[in-house]
Amino acid sequence: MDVSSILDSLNNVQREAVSCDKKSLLVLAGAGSGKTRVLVHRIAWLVQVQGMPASGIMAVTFTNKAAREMRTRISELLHLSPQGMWVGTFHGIAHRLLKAHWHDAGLPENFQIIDSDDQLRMVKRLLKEFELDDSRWSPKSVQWYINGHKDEGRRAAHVDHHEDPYEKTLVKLYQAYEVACERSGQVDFGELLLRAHELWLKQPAILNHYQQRFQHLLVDEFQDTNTIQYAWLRVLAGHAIDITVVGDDDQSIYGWRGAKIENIQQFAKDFNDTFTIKLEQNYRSTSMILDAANAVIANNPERLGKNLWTEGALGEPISLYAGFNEQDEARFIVEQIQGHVSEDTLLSEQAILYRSNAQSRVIEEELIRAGTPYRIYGGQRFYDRLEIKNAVAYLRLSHFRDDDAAFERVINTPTRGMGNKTVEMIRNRAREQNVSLWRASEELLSECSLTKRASTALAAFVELINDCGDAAGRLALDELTEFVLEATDLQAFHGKETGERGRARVENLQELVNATRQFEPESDASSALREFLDTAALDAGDAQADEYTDAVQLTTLHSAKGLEFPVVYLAGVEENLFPHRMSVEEPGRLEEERRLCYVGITRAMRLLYITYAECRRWYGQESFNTVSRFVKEIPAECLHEVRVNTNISRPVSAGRPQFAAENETGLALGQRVWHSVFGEGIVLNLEGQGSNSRVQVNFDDEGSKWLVAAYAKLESI
DNA sequence: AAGGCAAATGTTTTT
DNA sequence: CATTTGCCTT
Repeated sequence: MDVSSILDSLNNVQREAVSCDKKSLLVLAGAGSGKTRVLVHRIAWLVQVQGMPASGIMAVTFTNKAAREMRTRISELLHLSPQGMWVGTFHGIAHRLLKAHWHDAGLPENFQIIDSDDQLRMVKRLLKEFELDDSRWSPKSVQWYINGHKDEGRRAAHVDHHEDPYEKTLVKLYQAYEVACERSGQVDFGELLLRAHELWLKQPAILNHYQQRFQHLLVDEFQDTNTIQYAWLRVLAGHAIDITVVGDDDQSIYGWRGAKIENIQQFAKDFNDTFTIKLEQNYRSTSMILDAANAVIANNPERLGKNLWTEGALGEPISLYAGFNEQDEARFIVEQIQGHVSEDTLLSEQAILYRSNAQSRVIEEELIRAGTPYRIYGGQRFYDRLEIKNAVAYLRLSHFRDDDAAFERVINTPTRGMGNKTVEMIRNRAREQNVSLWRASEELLSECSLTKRASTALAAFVELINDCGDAAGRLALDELTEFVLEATDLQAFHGKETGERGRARVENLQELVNATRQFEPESDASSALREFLDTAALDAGDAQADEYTDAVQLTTLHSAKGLEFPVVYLAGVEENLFPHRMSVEEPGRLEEERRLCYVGITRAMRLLYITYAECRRWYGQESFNTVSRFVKEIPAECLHEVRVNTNISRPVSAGRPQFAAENETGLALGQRVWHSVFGEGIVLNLEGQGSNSRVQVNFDDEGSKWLVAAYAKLESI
């Protein structure tokens, strides 16, 4: 067996990790140390050198994106598709298990996954049912409470409320929520994990089956596992299955969501024959950047301890800029970006990272003013959009009538002349008879117990869904989607929404049709709908389109984890914002903020800028902040303070800006144009390709509008 | 059932 | 400050 292709490209420590033959391996992989590489090569090692069947391997990640990347890289390295191998997210794998063993897991065969939106609706309904004042019992906090316990692996029956009346009510709500989910066959994200864990505990035969099947488990981003995920892994691995976990305690930034950094330390105690390997050689950043990162993170107590180093260049010191306000800060960043562009750095090689989403606004405005294209990474996800959820809900109902969450969502969307009280009647009936909302509707209709108007409307709805269901039987997935959009009037409904938003919604719906067209079912076309719905439930459908246009990347520090950029700007690095004021008090949270800072610094390959604003308008209030304590933790020799007044204010681009994006419409950002109806204006944004391409113009007299480039007949001035 | 208005609310978000 | 929400009005 030629192992050279597996080991050649690795350093000594990586090789050791890849070929380690201990039962339990913990790889502490620093930022940029090649952890995915180690994971993928280890799988190749197990299969090609140790002769393990691919079906004996399970690789678990947190995001669908990571799972996809791993699958791609495995097939590239092994020169074959990872057939039989289980590569997926915790939730995806749990879902797969529950689908296969629904009966043993105590679920109905057609159980439905609900997202946090559906979950919130359900909580709101329960609050109303219990007649609780939702100012004292905010739906969000109840949802938070429920999910928090699920993350810890606790059902309502296990929660200790300490006889505290407030908490007693919360437990009561949690219990009612469990009952409601149970009755309607709905499963939230936390429930997937909880059930999968219970499946192991309650069905030893099934557990045994998988313990026979799998010979090696691999877990990515191990520092992000929560209690229930860890417990699930531990039971599955038992004493039989070998396990490799890869993580970095210094990059644990999801503690507030239940992730338990302690799981890394716990690993050595709970698993047999453990061995730890530290990957500390960094292939990403200059040593200047690494020195800064190391110095900052060194302030955290209770680290497992790691020091990143590189054989690469020393690099430039980090530039620190103090803006006098957030506009000035943004202006500085945009200026630097353009400066780098003229020195042959692409826009897409530069990223602006910030602590909270609200910061992006000012930066965006400045980028627009300078005519610099940008792309926001993360943020609103495709399948989270209202219009997409509505469309998907119709698809779900046409596939499976008893999907109550979908029913709730679209029963009156678009409005069809049914008041709240009709819907309430349906709910009551469903609860009394212990049937789905759909069944309840049918019963009410056949009994003629509704008013004329309500029953006509409800009958029309039932017929509509049945029509869609028929269509599902005879049409391809994309044709079905088009049919549904048309028949339900959704497209028109969303198109009617005010101005620009309506247009964007219609466009997204078209994008959904596209997505269904491109969707490739794993088995055959007949299960395409079912498979697509599963994907939509568990995969947020990460960004598509305009990945081709060269644009500055904007993202929160959290979403930046795992990414890298030649030039990075950390914006708003000031006290109260970063570390966030909410985080300084609670124990342990400041450390997490510091890790977030470490994540931010280590995203940079070549150049790093840190900026802050001495004065910032925040929620309408002016606030004066000092530079973040984290900056003070960076050694002085790594920092270079950029003087004020180096920025000469440039004239606002008249004519063609230097760094404008252009597409085939021949229009460029910042360009002045003329429209036969709206008059003169300036191009703010460009979107889409070909006949779909749209352009946002801020007209001098009419304000900002989105226009379809093909029809707008814009003339440049 | 839609539009208008006041009030609430505002870290981070893998699934 | 600015956006979203819910309540109230027609």
